[in-house]
Amino acid sequence: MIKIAILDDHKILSEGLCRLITDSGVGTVVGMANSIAESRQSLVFWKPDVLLLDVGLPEESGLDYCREVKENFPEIKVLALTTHNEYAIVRQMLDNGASGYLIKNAMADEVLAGIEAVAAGKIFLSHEIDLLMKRPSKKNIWLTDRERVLLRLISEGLTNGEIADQIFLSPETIKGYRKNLLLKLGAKNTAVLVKIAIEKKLI
Amino acid sequence: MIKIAILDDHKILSEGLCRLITDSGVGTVVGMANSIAESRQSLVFWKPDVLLLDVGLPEESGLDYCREVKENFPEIKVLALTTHNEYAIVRQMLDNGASGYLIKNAMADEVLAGIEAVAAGKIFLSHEIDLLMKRPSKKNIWLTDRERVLLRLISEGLTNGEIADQIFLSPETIKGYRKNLLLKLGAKNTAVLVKIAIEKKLI
DNA sequence: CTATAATACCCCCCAAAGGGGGTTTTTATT
DNA sequence: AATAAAAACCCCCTTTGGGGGGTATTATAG
Repeated sequence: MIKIAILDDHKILSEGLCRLITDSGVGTVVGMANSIAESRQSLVFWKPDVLLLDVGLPEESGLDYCREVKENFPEIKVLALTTHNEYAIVRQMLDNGASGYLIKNAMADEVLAGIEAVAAGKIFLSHEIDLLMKRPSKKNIWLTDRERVLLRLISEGLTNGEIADQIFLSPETIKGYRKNLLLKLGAKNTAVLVKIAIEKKLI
Repeated sequence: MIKIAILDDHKILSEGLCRLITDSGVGTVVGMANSIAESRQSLVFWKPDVLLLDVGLPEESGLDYCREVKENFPEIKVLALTTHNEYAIVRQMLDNGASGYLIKNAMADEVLAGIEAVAAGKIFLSHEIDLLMKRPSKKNIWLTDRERVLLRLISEGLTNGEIADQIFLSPETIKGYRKNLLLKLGAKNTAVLVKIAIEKKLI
């Protein structure tokens, strides 16, 4: 019997999930949490095989929590459950040790299949996500660490000079990065750059 | 017996909701749709008393669909069900004829209470939302129609000149609006303006 | 050992944005 | 009829951004 824990702030959804899993007989739900703090306290006691983790949690990033869980409990398989179907998010999630990625508009049977697959040590991706990851598209933007930092600072409204002061680089360098970001994301100017950055969950 | 229809693209959630409603005995689920298109076809036959409507649908805006439903079937009470707890969204939803607004992290009993309340002709807001609407805060930004149009065009990267051409106004006028938007939203420059606009769901 | 990518840097030039100050007209609302 | 809010408009001046070029120094993977 697969032991499953659920971490999602949408109580309606987690309750639905719980019923679904229980009714299907695929596994048993050993715990449910509505926040990362709650999960952090209880996970040791629950000892689940699989953790269903919502990436879009409000307070803290589910992304970071995934890494945390894998560091402390490498044996727990993390199955991401989320609304986002953006390349950058999926990529980061898998890099952080997740075993699978389900989008919330998946059908019930896909959820169950996902749980069984990751419990068996496999990697499982929702069909839609699988396509997204396999198709090497220009839309699958991937930035370097530096670029991501710059993007964040730009989106916070800092000017080249201010950014330069903050990370101890020349304003000219910042300018160079800015130009490169515009090019990479195909943005006409800063306004669109910020919009795309948020849409693609790059910041 | 209250007849309920559900429109939400998150199948897991709608299934959970359906079970919840059925089990509670509050009402009967007469139909479920995953997309606006689907709902548009079936709503006439379902004739629900209450429509649970996800505002955050991918293709079309749930906001617009709410108005559409109220125009065609004024007797159907629309109960918005969503992740957003932004003033602007709630405000628009109520303006478009919704009878209530539930956030997805509400507890199960709040959902049932909401359904019963709107079916009885009352206005129902999740506790959190109720507080948000009552507290007249500087954070509850409300823009004029013109300002919202300008904000959208700015976020699409158009310059003052380009906007002027597109909506047949003087570039100086656009400049004035831009300055005013920066002031209203407390943004230092266009980058932050776009970020705030997206965060507060103003565009 | 040698590509390739990432990082950091520089110049010129002009267009666009942002800060400061205004005015007028139209359209609701009292 | 009076008021207020929205909409449209204008000028001056400075800072910042964006287009076009370019180079040097690390890493790191093949």
